[in-house]
Amino acid sequence: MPSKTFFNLKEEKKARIEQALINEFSKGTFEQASITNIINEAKIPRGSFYQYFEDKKDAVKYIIEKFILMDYEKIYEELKNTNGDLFETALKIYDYRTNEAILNFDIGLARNILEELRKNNINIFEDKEILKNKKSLIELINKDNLRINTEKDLYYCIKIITVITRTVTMDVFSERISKKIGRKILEKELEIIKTGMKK
Amino acid sequence: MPSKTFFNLKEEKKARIEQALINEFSKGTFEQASITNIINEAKIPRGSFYQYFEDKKDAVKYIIEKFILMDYEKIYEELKNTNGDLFETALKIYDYRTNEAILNFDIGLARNILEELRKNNINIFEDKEILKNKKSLIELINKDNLRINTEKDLYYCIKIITVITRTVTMDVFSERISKKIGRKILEKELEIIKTGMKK
DNA sequence: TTTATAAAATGACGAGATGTCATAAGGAGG
DNA sequence: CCTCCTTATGACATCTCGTCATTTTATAAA
Repeated sequence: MPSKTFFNLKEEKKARIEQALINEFSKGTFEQASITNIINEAKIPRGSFYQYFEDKKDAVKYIIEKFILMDYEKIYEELKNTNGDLFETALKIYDYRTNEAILNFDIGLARNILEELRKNNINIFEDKEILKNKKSLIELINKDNLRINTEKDLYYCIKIITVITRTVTMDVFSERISKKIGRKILEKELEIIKTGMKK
Repeated sequence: MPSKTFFNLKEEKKARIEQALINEFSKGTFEQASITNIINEAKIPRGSFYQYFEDKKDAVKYIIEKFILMDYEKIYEELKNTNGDLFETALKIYDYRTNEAILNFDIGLARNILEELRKNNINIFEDKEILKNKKSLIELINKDNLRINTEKDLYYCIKIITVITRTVTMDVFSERISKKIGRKILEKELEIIKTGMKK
């Protein structure tokens, strides 16, 4: 977590640093991001960076958590909107990530964030660390008595849909496929797991 | 690809370098792997490394491709053994990766290899680059007239099963879950996508 | 055997990265 | 004006990677 000093900073300076982080982390992978570039762009001395953040990971995590929370809020909102339809929700989340989300976060950063989510197996349905004072989605689903449209074990269904949706989204972010193609693939895949593969 | 010079090396020296690569790439992520460590362990000068390999990526790719080919051969073998049963095959591949495969490749390397596969979206069912003179699995399935046990679009079925199986395997390799738990999860997930999620 | 040519080996070096630390500068309160 | 606590600062040690001019070894020719 960033230091108290960082949070005490004047808004303007804090914003400058955040923007520099976003820009640098959008350019490439986490490993490629250069602290030197960040401090140059933010116009802060090297020592200050290390007074604000433990290291690069700490800095980047600060940005990432914002995205994760946005994603989390969106998923829950969509689950309610669709009356607990996991498949509709997955498509809505795909649309959200590939359209709205990248209005707030550069596509490069969005890609790296999803990458980080996957790498650390951060599951927004259960991750306590990131969601701290939030409930897990399954807890919320139970609390709100949403009737999810499956008779199978909800935990595994969510796990499967999550990984499928994330994989397609990553393919789009990595520019291996277009947004349009990605959506078609996702629709197709969701249809298959909805009705089952077996003859 | 490694240089001609590398392939001309005496077996003993080549083996020493390969082992150093495997050891170093097993310790952490690709980015963490240090060329300095590799050349120290292999007891070759820095300049030689760069005479053999373009860069770290080139060196590591050389090792990775062996694993990919092993994996590929195994998948096709199992598809034939099970008479085209995608679900049985997925479980067999899981067993193979978590048992036999890591007899040949340290678990750390196996993890990084799978990671690399995913990151670059290397799909052994279609990747031409890696498989060069091999046919894609779908081509082989058609050639051998294997009757796959699904009525849905084979391409998407394979894609789904691949990503599910890989995800669970990665969780095991990353020691987030045990081999035993991983298998139970995979069984459960395969059962769900086999029969479908919908009521 | 000697010479000429090509292939391989070598490690010092430039450029650039991260993280540390001793010191300087601000600001609030007495 | 002095004191104490917080914040700012950039030079530095230490580690990378990738290059390259030079030396060594191997091969072929004379």
